[in-house]
Formats: sequence, structure tokens, C-alpha cells
Amino acid sequence: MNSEMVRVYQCLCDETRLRILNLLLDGPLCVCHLTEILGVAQPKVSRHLKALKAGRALKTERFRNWTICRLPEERSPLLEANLKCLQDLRGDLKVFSRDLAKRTKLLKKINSMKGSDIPARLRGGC
Amino acid sequence: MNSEMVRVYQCLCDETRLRILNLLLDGPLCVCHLTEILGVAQPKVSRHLKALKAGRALKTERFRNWTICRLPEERSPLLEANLKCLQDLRGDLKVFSRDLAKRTKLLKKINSMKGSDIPARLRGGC
DNA sequence: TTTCTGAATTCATATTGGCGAATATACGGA
DNA sequence: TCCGTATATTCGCCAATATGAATTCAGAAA
Repeated sequence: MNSEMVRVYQCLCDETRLRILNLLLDGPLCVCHLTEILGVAQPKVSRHLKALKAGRALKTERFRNWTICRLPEERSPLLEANLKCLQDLRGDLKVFSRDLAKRTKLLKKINSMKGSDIPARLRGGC
Repeated sequence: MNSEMVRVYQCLCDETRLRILNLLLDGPLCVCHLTEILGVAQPKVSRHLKALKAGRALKTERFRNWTICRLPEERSPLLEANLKCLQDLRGDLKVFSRDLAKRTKLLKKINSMKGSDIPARLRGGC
């Protein structure tokens, strides 16, 4: 060690990071939308994203000015199991449900605006 | 939060604590045996045990001079899932296998000594 | 009571981690 | 080229955590 295991747990043991993973379970988001939904300062979000990347729990992709965040397609068994746990438990925790509701609302607002030229695979993001 | 979730992850994100959980998956152990198997200082073990208890990932029981450590019978879904992960992954990580081998050796040595008067449910412990 | 063993706690210190505020960088558009 | 938007990084600070060494505490045995 610090084995893969410890690194994964290290990035799971923070509330903000769990909230981010919870949001990304429903699809990609750009940093600015994450920031808005979470209601925290942007540098803070950025730092937590870095931590998640260090634990291989997050991938980012640049599109124009935006950084699109998503869960990695290939995940260690440990990460996979814990994402599933998060899925299962999200309903029980107010923070998580509230974030998801905000997410839905925000994306609806965006989609109702003039058609964006953002590629489909990034949609829902920015 | 700090929800149950974060607390669980907090106690999983340390190598020594994972090693302890790994050992306890195979049955109870007293603090002195844990100390010997792990090969670390006793106060350090003691402190990590305290951390595990804080995350409800460990129960202790006093018997004479010894403190017997075991996994709690009732575990949150999150803890349960991660203990299962540990089971699955233990074979891949040298530290874990080495600890288990040491454990086996130590217990064999102890059992070959004069019959102890320790209750059966604590056996394997001290 | 004294002594011994096993375990927990304290102390001082070092390391890490998170945070807000400010600043820097990257990049597209005017 | 200059500007504005989106994101990342740096800095200074504080809180939390980990550690070794020493000490204390609890209980059993002599």
C-alpha cells in the first residue's frame, strides 16, 4: 500500500465528494453546474474533483471552456461496489435527494433554452 | 452528515485498520495477538481499534486481562458490502495474505500448548 | 498488598486535509 | 489583441489525524 484500496476509501470519506459521485451517477455534469448544485465555492469543487481523480473515481473531458465530469467507464470492483451502495442509500439521505432534485431542475431550465450545440455525449453536462 | 456513510469510510481509509478487519474476518482476536501479527506498537493498535469502534466496525469484549476484538454481528449495509469486498480482494494483496498466514501460525502454536480455559466463543482469540 | 500482564491514555510533535481568498491559466469570442 | 468565462492553483491558516515514547489503569495472581 498505499494500495488502491486505501486510495479509493480516501476519496469516499468526504461528504462533498460523495455528493459529487451521487450526482454523476445520473450522468455527466460540468464543473460550473456541479458548483451551482452543490452550492459551494468553485475552488472547493475543483479541489475535490482532483481528489476523486486521484482515487480513479472520476474522469474529466474538456469541451471548449467547460470541463465535463463523469464516472469512469472502467472501475475497480471496490469502486463499483461502493457506487452501487450509493445508489441504494441515496434515497435515505436528504442531502443526496436534494442535490438530485436541484440537478433535475437545473437541466430542465437549460434544455428549455435555445438548442445548444453541445455533442450528445456531453449533454446534461453543459 | 457527517452521516454514517462518511464515518464508515473514514475508518476504512487506513491500511492498518483494513489489516485488522481482514484478520477479524476469520474470527476474533485479542489485542495482544493483533499486535503481534501486525508487528506494530501496541498503543498504535489500540488507537486504531478505537477508530474502528467509532465507525461501528468493531466490537470488543473483556475477558480477564484480555480485550477480545471481533466484527459486530449487526453491520450497516455499507459496512457489510465492504467487508465482502475485503474478502474478495484479500488474496490479491500480499499484506493481507501475510497477516493471515501469521495468524494461522500463531493460533496453531497457542492451541498446541496446554488446554486453555478460555470459553469457546472467544477461542482463536487468546 | 504488592506485583505482573494486558490494554488504554496522555503528551508532544509531525503530517495531512480542508477551507476561503486571491490569483493564475486556458481558451473562445469580439 | 483584448476580454470574458470557466476552471485550476497557490497561499496562509486551522482542524483533524497519526505516531512514538512514556505513563496510567484494570484486573488477576502471588
